[in-house]
Amino acid sequence: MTLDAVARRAGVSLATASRALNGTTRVREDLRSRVRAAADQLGYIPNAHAQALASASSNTVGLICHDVGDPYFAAIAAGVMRAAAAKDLLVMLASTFREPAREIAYVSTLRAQRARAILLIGSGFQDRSWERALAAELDPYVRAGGRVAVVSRHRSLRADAVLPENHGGAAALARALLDLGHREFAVLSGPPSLTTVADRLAGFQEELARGGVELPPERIVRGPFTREGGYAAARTLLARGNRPTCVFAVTDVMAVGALAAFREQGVRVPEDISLAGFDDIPLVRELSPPLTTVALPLTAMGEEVMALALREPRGPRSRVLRVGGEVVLRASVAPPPTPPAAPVTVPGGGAQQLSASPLNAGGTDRYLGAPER
Amino acid sequence: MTLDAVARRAGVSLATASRALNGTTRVREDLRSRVRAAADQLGYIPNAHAQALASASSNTVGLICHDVGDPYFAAIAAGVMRAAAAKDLLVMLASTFREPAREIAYVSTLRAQRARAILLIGSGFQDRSWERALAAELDPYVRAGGRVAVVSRHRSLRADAVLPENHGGAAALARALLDLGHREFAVLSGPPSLTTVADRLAGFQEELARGGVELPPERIVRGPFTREGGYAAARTLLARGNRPTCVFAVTDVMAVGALAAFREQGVRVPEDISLAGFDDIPLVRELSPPLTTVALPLTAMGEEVMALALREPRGPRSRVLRVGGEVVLRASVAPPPTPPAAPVTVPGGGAQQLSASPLNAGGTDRYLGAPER
DNA sequence: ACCTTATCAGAAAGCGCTTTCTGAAAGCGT
DNA sequence: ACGCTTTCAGAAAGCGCTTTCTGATAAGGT
Repeated sequence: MTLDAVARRAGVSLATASRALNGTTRVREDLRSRVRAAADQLGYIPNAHAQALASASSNTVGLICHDVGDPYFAAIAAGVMRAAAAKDLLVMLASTFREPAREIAYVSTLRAQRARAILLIGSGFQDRSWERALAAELDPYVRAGGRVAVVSRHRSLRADAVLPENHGGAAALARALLDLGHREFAVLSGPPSLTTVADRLAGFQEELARGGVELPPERIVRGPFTREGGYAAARTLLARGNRPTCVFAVTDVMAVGALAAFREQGVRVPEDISLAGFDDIPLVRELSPPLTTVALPLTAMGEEVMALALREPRGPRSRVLRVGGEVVLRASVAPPPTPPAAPVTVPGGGAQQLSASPLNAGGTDRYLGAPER
Repeated sequence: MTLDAVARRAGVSLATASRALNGTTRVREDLRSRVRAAADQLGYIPNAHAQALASASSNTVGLICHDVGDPYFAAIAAGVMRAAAAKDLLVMLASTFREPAREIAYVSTLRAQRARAILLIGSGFQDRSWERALAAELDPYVRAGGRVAVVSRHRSLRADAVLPENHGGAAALARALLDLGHREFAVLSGPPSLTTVADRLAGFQEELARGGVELPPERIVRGPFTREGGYAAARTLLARGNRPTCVFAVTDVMAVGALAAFREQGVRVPEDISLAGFDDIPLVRELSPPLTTVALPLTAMGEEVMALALREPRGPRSRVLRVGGEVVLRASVAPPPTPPAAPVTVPGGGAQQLSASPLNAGGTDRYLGAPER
């Protein structure tokens, strides 16, 4: 069914039919309803490709993330979907499976689709050459009027951005853990190629240093950003001996894997080791034990990034929205099994008195404000 | 940059440029490379809309689900994405937020986009009029050559389908729980409008009846398919008094909510009440306690539904792939606190001896085969 | 009554491609 | 050397719309 058929049936011209259906110009009411009726009877469905071609615009946006199956991305995607639905936009979803090359290929595909906006969700890559290649692909798109907005990714991409307080959040977490009395830390870290990893690790490490605590290299174990990555990293850590009293997994998903590894090895959390994550993805509150983490408003971030992308007029410079970074203390952390001889006071926050382990077994979360910076 | 510009730069005709880039026909090698070079230099990106319009075909598929943020859908979507990436298809994602009207509107949108296939993920609605409206929208699409494939939805839609063993899985679960000695059950059920709910509830209830156990209506509490729905349903159940010894939540997500409600009310799982779910979404294995559930291969289901949609040639009749339904016993279920006076043997399976509560605290899952049917 | 201005329908020109159709050139058999 | 087929490039006709441009008609001003 083409618009031409509808027009003929309604006894009007093609142009009038188009105008009647789209409401771009005034059309006499009787003609409009005749066109509507004809379209209904014929079950007319416009051809979006023809529309896009003729009008040189589309109602689609592209969403590129590393893995929709990951709860972190799923939660953000949900926010994007909600915002898109409100604006009558169709979302084209791309999953890169964490391969930079795929990411660039998808940008190209979305450019071909003439997407109104391209949303990049998830950490950028440390490798500058990938980021440069990505920027090169994005640049002509932006110059041609395309909008780009990102979550958790900034280097070398000048685009509107929603940025989690990775550095500050990790620092606040470190301070909270120091305040509990921990001195022996380990970090289950993600791929060194991701900026998010670098930021969280740096924030954590710097705050430890400020508290006079060192994080030896052998206490930093790397692994992919998955449950299995966390599991393997935790196993590696345990195998190395010289156990820390507190482990920070740079994402909740990794923390979940670590929790499984600990359970399997008979290491009790938090009695033997305290464990903390980052992101506050759904469900970690219900873990065994509930996971201490740094909360990010994931769904809201999705809505925000869509809003940034759609913002008119285009600002001269890119807008950055910083979010989250709030520490949520739950039962997975407790004071270390053997407290240090002398409690050390770290700058900026006195030693806090917290309930005995397991912390907050009752189920109520304790929130710590994000650091001012 | 248009193809025309590329052709001119390469000193060939428009037609030759098109053929050189798409490889549809033999083109002399020197011309082909000249065209390629010109395209590269100009940073040519084809216009997918023009391509789709001219060739009357596109490389997109539509994926309609109730909520990408829900781990159940996210896991299936991940499978779809993987399969789509392998076939070089772009996925347009639609989230209905569980409103039937939205679902129909999205089908219409995807038709306008000339999607190669439309994938519907998630339960259908009991309300026949919605299903009829949906079928009416889908029908001309299929007649026009579109492909439709579904997960978990069948009534009145003749389409290829991946169907979870809702009925059989719930029955197998019921039997396992009966075998543990439970006689007092409750079900946290979803919206009565969803077929998935009806199937799981029926399977569970029928198997209970076969074991001589009745499920009184006041022990069936309805709520939305969300964590909050499960939470509220569990609260309602507890408020009614006359506590069961075992609760079946028709989805894992609801079970998670129930778990939170129980914890909050000081009801211990599994010591006071056993709890089981359905789906085996990621993370429920790590809950406190790990959740007994009926496992579904979610990601594989996503890959399968895509494969069904792409299958050539179109079979004369729709193909149905039944999956899952395997009971996974974890620590959230245990024998009832006060065992019945006389152990009752249910047909088809003797009373099983299972370890004392909490069951499988060690962390190893026990799998029960799906029933033969 | 006449000219100007506003309103709205129709004709037609694309949007950027694919693909059929046409024709030139080359290869081959006899 | 001739006509045959085969190979491959170019011309041109759309694909189904939107949108400018044009023109007809009605309304309003003097």
